[in-house]
Amino acid sequence: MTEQRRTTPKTTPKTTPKSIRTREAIETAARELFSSNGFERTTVRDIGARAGIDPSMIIRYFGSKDALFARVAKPDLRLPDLNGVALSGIGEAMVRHFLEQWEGDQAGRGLPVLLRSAASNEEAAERLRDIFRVQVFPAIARVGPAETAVVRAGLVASQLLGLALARYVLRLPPVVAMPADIIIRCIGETIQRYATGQSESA
Amino acid sequence: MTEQRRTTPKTTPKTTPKSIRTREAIETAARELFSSNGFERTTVRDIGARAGIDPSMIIRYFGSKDALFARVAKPDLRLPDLNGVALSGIGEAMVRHFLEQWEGDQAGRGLPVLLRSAASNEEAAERLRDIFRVQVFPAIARVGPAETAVVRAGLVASQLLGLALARYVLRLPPVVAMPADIIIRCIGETIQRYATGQSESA
DNA sequence: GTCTATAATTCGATAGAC
DNA sequence: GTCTATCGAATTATAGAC
Repeated sequence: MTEQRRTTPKTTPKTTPKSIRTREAIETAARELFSSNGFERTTVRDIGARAGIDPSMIIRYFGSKDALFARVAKPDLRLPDLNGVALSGIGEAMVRHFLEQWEGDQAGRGLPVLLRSAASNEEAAERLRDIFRVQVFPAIARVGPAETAVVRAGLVASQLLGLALARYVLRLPPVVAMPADIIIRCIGETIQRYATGQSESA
Repeated sequence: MTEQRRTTPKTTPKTTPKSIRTREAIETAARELFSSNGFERTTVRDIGARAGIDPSMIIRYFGSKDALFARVAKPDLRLPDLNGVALSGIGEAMVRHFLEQWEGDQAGRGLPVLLRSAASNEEAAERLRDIFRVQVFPAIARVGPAETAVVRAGLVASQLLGLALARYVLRLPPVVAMPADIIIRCIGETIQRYATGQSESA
């Protein structure tokens, strides 16, 4: 029988320079594909092809397709400190922040990745609910009456999610074509009203 | 060789009473499953099981899973005639209309069915863009200055889609728990502003 | 008109050579 | 550390008996 020499034990890849490059290539490709096709329509084979590596490496590095998705679809909204801005400018500040984040270098890293999958994947939807609970709600609670915080946060979420959905996922032509400054002004005004409780909600 | 006697030619099922019942059972089951799970996670087997018929019948009746989806996911927004209501009540009227439609008897027949799939299915997304082009845009164009009609319609779409997404697809707890009258008042005010061009958009 | 059985793909994941 | 080859399960769709 052929003697079996095992120089590299079968473990999780170490953090050698080469491993890191491969791992990052996989994560980048996964983000792009999950973002543009959603979880179900993205196959491990597709990710491997785009990353230029063998599909089996993906399982080796991340264990499973689900684990890779969980690793990649953890957007940090990085909400700005709203205490710093004038109370009257909170709405526009939030919308500007999100537009910059969604269209900047980090594009494909944030909310749209998750949003596309969350519509048909309960696990992704749960992750999205978590994000709004721990990131959006506390921020909104701080800028208005406590007893209406839940409603105010819900209203803000509905408008911001709708903007992201229409502009980046569904790509509705009127919303895609809309200049950033118009969005910031018009939707900012809405967010301002929702967040501070200037609605007739009280 | 065995003689082949063909009493029922291999054609599309006719419109006998029994065929109609089967066809409707398939369509109902498909609407429910596509609506709650999206296109990709809904299998022909699932639809057959829920409809109480054999999965193969679905292909026989509709040709393919895609064709069945196209048949089922054609929501008619049934926008009310906004000419009838006072100009100042347009926003609330629209929101009330959508809430009633989405939560009434026809639930599972309308927008949420398509929305869930459109996030990860380009064909469904295209159908959704069509709906807003031929149903929402004309309605909005009529209630404000023509030169801002595209922007106004886009803003309205972003808020209404966001509401549907948060409440029926992602099921964000604060938005799910929100009473209808609060939604109609708060979001109605926003739609009013968007639709009539009272924003600082000009 | 309905069902059984299965063809034809495609997927995620694994084993093992190098 | 990477790849070839493949398994086992799941899918859509078809063929044919009844």
